[in-house]
Amino acid sequence: MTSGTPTSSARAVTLEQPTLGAACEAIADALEREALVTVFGRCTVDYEGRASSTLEAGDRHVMLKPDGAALVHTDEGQQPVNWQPPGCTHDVFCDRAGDDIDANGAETLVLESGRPTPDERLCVRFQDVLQVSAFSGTDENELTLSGTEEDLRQRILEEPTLLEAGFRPLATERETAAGAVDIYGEDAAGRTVVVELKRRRVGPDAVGQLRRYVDALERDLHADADVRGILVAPSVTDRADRLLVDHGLEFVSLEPTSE
Amino acid sequence: MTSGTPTSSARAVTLEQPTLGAACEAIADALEREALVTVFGRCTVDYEGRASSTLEAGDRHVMLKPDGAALVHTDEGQQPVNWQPPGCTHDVFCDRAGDDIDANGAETLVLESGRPTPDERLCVRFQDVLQVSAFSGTDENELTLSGTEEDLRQRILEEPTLLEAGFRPLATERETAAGAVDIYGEDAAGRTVVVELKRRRVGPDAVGQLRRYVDALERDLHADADVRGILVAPSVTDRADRLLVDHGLEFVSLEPTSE
DNA sequence: CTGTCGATATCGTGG
DNA sequence: CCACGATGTCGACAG
Repeated sequence: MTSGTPTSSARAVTLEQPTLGAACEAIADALEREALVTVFGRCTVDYEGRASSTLEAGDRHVMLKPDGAALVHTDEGQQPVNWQPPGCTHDVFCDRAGDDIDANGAETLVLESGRPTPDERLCVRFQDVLQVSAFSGTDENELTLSGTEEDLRQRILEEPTLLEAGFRPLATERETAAGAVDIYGEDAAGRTVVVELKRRRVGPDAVGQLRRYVDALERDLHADADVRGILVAPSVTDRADRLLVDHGLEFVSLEPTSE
Repeated sequence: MTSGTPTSSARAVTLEQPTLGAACEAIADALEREALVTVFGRCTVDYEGRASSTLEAGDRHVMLKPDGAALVHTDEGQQPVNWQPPGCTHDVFCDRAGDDIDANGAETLVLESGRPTPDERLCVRFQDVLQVSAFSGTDENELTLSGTEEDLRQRILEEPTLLEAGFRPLATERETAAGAVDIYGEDAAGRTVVVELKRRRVGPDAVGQLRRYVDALERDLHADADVRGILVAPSVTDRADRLLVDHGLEFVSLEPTSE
């Protein structure tokens, strides 16, 4: 073997236009080996659980992950049309659905994925399978992400004057009766300051959240306490701005990263 | 041809262990034909846009949809580790990245997907491709879903007594300064009632939302107006329940469907 | 485009 | 398990 591209232990096994029986066998084997399985073909999809849904026949791409997740994708949209979260149990079998009017006695390949709590189940029934694949590989590395709310918090803690001159952070995630406050501190005059951080432009919900924290702290610290509430985000919507004014809250424009 | 399974116009074309050049050609051709493309292999992933992220080499499954969506899946999780929304432009090319320390002069296959507003771009760089597939098919049917907030609304409109005896709905989506109210009506005593619907157990946010509607309506209808606010959901959390009591709001337990 | 809100939201963290 | 809040949330719909 010549040196060059490092050899990966990853494998991909593919069946093209398999019979339903061959597809069933291959999928069962791949699930057993904890491979990631994909199936493309014409299918119907039914879901019953937190809600319920049905989807008539169409050509779709199904992915079964070894952690129990299931995804049904059409040729459109970022989101799967149907899915099942991780932790589910996958099952595959061939079924001669004589009773099923739609199937009309023809054999079908059935993928089922379900879990007990909450009780929910996804059933994908293939009339026709064009491809089955089984993938195995390794993925040791984690995603590193920046531009998050956590980055915004670090930015303020490292340079509190970004919020305002004289601001002193005293705690993060300080608990109140209404939940944990992002940053808790004092201003130059010694008044208590509650800071709510948002990584992007915010609407009314964020103002409501800040208001609950301020109210809770004014109670915790006794009635005469004067607590300032500051919302920190790149920008606010008009409605949110009006709510801020109505409730005597403040806004500071700041982004998660300096550029 | 014997009768039996109806013939589908769907097609699936697969390359196993292609050279990077062959993979590139096949992907370019498939994108041209507006097929759904999947690529499995060892790759790094970089994203720059609303935030930014990097992901070191690992074995992953990439899907490029003809509507411009891109998805990068690992063997775990329901959500893609990286993605691009519909409306993006996909591009593929082979690159001898001599400057790139990681690539170490070896040839790589690059998938890029981006859009101008917001300006963001995803770059998947394959060291090794184990499989390339191109899928085409049709999916005319839409998902039918039940157990939604809309179902809960219908349930109450058809049988207002589920909310309380004497309740009369007057409008849905009634506009207020704080946004549109789910159901607007009157109780047996002629008092204005604002109803906020949630299809599942709710926390503090929903109470805040209801409160904003009640406040807005009390202003709209002049100061002495007595407006009742009723939250309708299967159940509420403790904290939300306390907020309801604090703000003089009410709760009715109801699910989106009767069973 | 922006604003607003629902979602089978998902996901992580903490109790 | 439940609760709470962040998310590159995504989507749909209205203005």
